[in-house]
Amino acid sequence: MPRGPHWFHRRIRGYGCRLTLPRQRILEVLSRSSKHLSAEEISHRVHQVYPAIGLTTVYRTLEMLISGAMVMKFDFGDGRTRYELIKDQGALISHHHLICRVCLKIIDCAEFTGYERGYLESIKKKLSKKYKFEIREHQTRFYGVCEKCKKEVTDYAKR
Amino acid sequence: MPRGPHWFHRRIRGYGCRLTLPRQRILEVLSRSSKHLSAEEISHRVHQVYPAIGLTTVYRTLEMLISGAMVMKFDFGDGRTRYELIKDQGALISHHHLICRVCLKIIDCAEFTGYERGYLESIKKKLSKKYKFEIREHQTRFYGVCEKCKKEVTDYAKR
DNA sequence: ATTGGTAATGAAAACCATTTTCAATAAGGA
DNA sequence: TCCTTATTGAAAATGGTTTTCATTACCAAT
Ligand SMILES: [Mn+2]
Ligand SMILES: [Mn+2]
Ligand SMILES: [Zn+2]
Ligand SMILES: [Zn+2]
Repeated sequence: MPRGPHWFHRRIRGYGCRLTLPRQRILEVLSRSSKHLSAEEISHRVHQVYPAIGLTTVYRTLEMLISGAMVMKFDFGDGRTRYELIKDQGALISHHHLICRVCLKIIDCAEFTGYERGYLESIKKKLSKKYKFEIREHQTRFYGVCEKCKKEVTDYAKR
Repeated sequence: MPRGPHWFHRRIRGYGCRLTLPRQRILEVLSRSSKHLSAEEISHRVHQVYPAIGLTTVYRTLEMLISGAMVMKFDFGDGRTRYELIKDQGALISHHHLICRVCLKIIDCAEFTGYERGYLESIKKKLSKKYKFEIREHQTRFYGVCEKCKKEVTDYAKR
């Protein structure tokens, strides 16, 4: 997969879509920003460099990027959908998160792919056979309490 | 955990909540129905035996049951939140789904808990240490194509 | 370069699941 | 039975996302 600057240009054209200014700006924001942005956050950031952008266009562009497997969509339960640029193919196949129940912070964790592989292949094989279900991707969510929130609870208990 | 009929009565009272008719009816629907119902589906089913029920009450009751760890809430991306009664404690700690990308059907899979345990304990320990994150529960989603939809695609290709 | 067909855009309105408001009701301790 | 107050249901509000539609601007063909 080509990873140079503006690698997504040819990608978009390859899907038969037009390479417009709004789309370029949105992709730039996605590739530069921290992860798991909402449509409104993306719109706000793009607005600083391209004020004419409409929130509608952000939503539409994101859907196009999703159908082109360039962006993933998540709902972590805070009332807004969140989006993340796919940096490498592996992230599309397996993508995992730590989610803090207190502050709703999301931590990406991609590291355990090595050990994971054997385990998951076995599980997938088992499930595929049992349910005759063709598994394409998977993601695990670990819910709990992040370091900061744990500390705050401790501090509170001390008073 | 007590599992007799109406085991949830004492459970609700135990949380200092009143045991009302709407709440009993909602719990009966949840315990009898198929899984992953939306608020509206629950409201509709309760309505058949208790017509006065309001959708608002369904939402409020579900939130109460969630805070009492009797119900789990999921968002599979079809525009409505889905709810499921927790039948056993294990389901709360680890809960897994097969999700069809074509028809959005959800299949519960709880079976691989035995093998899973060793793998996941190791992963959890690793992640907890690395991110100083206290993991309470986890859930895995396997996305793909279900048996029925696979068949339909094949049939379509044959024509 | 210029042109023309049409995909893409943005403002406004519509949509719709969920939440809030508030007066009426009923659970359950005294 | 009485009384306090948690709970309820209808209606209205909320807010993220989608639809509508007239305008704009890609870009392939000229
Ligand atoms: Mn992520
Ligand atoms: Mn389930
Ligand atoms: Zn936190
Ligand atoms: Zn299917």
